[in-house]
Amino acid sequence: MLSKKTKYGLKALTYMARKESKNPVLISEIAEEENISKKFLEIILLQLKNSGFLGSKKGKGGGYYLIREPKDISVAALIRILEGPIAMLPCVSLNFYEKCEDCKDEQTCSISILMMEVRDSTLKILENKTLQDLTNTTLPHL
Amino acid sequence: MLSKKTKYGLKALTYMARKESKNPVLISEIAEEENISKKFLEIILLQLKNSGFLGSKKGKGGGYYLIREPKDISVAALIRILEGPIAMLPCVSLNFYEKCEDCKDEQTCSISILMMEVRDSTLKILENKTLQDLTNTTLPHL
DNA sequence: TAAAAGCCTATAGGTTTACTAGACTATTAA
DNA sequence: TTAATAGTCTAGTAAACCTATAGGCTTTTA
Repeated sequence: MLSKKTKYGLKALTYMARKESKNPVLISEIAEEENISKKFLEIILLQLKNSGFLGSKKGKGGGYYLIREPKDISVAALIRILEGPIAMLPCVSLNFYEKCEDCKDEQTCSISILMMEVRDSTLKILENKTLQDLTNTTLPHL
Repeated sequence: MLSKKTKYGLKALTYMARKESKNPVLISEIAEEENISKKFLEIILLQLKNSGFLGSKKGKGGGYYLIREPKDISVAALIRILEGPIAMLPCVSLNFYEKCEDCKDEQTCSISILMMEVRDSTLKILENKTLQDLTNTTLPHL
């Protein structure tokens, strides 16, 4: 399951991507529109800024803005920043791999082989879906 | 990510399914062979028993045994018992649905639509994979 | 009847989640 | 120049969840 942090992050970015203008968007505006605790959203947007997805402007007329084009930001990348691994087990994670301590042989562990299959099918979707796609209300079926 | 509980549960059941005979298997045997804390495994196997997957026999010569045929137990069913929802968001879970509190309209929420897609592709794999399949060291590619 | 083996209750440290409070700093419009 | 605005940083926290561990109880069978 995704944490609320990740869900809120995706919602906030989608909200920003939907805006026509590139003017900075207020945290408080996003928080209100998307029903997210403002203080919690602060933490999330700050993390996205430190990860290179958002820029910010302080003072009056300030706010957060997208640095990259929505079509160049995959949902998988966002989930990895906000949530961490996408795989169901650390021993099959591509970006957050950890050795399986109890396993005798990871190469022949049928569970990890299965979880690789799940990982690949999930990634196939999430790597190819961008923030641009999320701005549309209805998604085209593959 | 799957919890260790789920991973251990799958490992233990796979171990049992691999046994030729239908004689009860000792918790301590599974714990030792699969490198799982015995006390933790007790809790897990008890839960699987209460869910109707395992039977048990007390006393000398006792242990746990599979009630159903390995080919009739899907991995998805086991994960739902041990872990809970398979979907990435409560609002797209088939078996553990919860309303999205912050969402204005779940029907047109692009994030939930995306997560439905992920859910379906994951379920396609997990529903069709059984304990029988896990007893093989190498899985056939779809 | 004693050993074996599962069953039950309780506990406990650690981590994560989902926030909240409050002060600080930078920016800009008036 | 200053007041208002808006992001930034530090801290803390209650509750839930995870991953066990301890110890005694009950049932069964050799």
